[in-house]
Amino acid sequence: MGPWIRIGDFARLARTTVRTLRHYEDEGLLRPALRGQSRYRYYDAAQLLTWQRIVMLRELGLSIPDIRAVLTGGGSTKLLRAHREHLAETLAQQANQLEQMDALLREMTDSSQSPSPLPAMRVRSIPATTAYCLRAAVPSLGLPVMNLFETAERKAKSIRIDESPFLLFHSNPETRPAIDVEICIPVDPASPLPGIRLVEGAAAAGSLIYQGEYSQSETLFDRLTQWIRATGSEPAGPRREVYHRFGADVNGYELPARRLTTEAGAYVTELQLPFQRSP
Amino acid sequence: MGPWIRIGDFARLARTTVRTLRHYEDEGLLRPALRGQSRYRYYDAAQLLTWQRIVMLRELGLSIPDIRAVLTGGGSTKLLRAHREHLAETLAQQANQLEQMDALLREMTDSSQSPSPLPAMRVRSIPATTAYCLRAAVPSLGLPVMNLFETAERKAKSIRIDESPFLLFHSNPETRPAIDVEICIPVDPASPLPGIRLVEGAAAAGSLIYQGEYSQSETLFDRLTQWIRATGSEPAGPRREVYHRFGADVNGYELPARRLTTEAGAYVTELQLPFQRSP
DNA sequence: TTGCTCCTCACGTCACGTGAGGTGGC
DNA sequence: TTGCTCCTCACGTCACGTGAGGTGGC
Repeated sequence: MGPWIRIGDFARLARTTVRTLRHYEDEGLLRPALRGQSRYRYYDAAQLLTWQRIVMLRELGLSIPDIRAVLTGGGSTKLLRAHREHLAETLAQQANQLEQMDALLREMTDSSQSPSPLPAMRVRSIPATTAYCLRAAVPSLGLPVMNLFETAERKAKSIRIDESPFLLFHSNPETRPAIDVEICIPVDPASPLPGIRLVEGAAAAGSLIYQGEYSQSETLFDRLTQWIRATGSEPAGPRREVYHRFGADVNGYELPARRLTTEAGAYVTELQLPFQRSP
Repeated sequence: MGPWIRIGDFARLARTTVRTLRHYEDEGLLRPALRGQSRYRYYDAAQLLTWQRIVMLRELGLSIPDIRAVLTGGGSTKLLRAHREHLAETLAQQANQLEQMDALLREMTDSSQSPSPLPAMRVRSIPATTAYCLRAAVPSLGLPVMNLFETAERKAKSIRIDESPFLLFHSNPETRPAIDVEICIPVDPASPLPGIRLVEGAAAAGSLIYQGEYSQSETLFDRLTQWIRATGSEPAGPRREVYHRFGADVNGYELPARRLTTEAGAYVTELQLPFQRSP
């Protein structure tokens, strides 16, 4: 055969770099047709066919081991089909990223403040949690809820685990103007105790963490709702308020948890709002 | 402040790993609120706010330096907007990859052979080339084209560069049944010579390399055309045949090029078909 | 013979994962 | 006091890019 093509010329023909050709040789993808006594690599024009196949597969996003497998795999489409699914998945994720980015830019542009503070809304999943729960209709969110927490923490004391307690807002028109809430104290799922239940999670929820007094919750929940609607989704499932750092300013509140403060300005609270794609 | 949260607990709260928290400290993204005489890192629940912002930006695909810039950037959206464009670009590329992958799988499934050989069709761009060109209507693709090549190579000899010569098929109904072809010999663009012109490139073209006699071209061009149509595009611009390794089996053919063979079975030819999205 | 191309290491990339080997806090 | 958690290196990842320093072919 021949005449032989030196690596530089072959690289120009193939519109790639010398380094890449050497790398693919190391990886066993494209061995030069001739390596004689001199250590020079000599290629053959027919190797452009193999080269073309390699580039095609690389442009489809396959890794080098996968390309090797496909080239020597005798026409099986199994690996290619698996990779197709992978591509479809990442494509959907990318589309989501773009949507989130647009929502963020809208938030920052629409904000009345300038320069607007960077919001911290994001999408997360919520795992299911085993918790000691107390559900009740309360007239307001202040002291009555505090009392429920106190009771619940005391009951769950022996099997409590170090996760943040939270509050579920069950929207229940029948109890209005009272508010239908459920206090949840995470506990060890292995220890049975009356009042324990598995609180279901959510595949996707808007999440927002803020610092300070609870009076902000109302406004922030509204912004969270708007933000979710703006990305083409609808709230689905009860709102949650998760207390990452909270107060012990009621007399007699026996708190086993370790993240406490006495100043309301230091509270750290997470708002969560499960959602689903709008139909 | 306090009470202090140790790195393991903070990692669980933030649903991340200890390693990631240490890494972000190294990168200056999230410094522990306290590092005293002991080398332990102690965090503060309020740092969940910063953490939330970091995760949000990371989930949008920003690099660590970019996240740092956005966090300290005082609410400027410039970097975010730039990244948005980047996301949109890669999204379009991914969509293309998926389309190509589906086309490939169709090809392999529809193929009459089994196991089907891996085709080597792919999309590439064609750069513009300065070439010495000879256009003519020929009755057939055999000897007349050979003669044209011989003439052209001789004329371009002094300024020829080491790139593959090619043939353009201008579809011209007026010349039928003759074929309107143009022979192109790549030359140094700096050297003027009558007959030289800039042959325009193509942003996107289907490309297929094959080995052997030219009689295969017809069939392969058809497959290339089908493949392009199947991905929702239409041929746009003249077909090309690029001769990477070719013959010198006509007497008197003076060939300056270095990639020659005497066996037709060793010819290496690339078919190119520019295309555009169907309207 | 002069250059130009070629050669072989070997480090760098990016955001962490994963040990190795050791010490301090509840 | 025993463990459990914490600590600091430091290598590995993936597909090459980019020198460094040196030798052989037209």
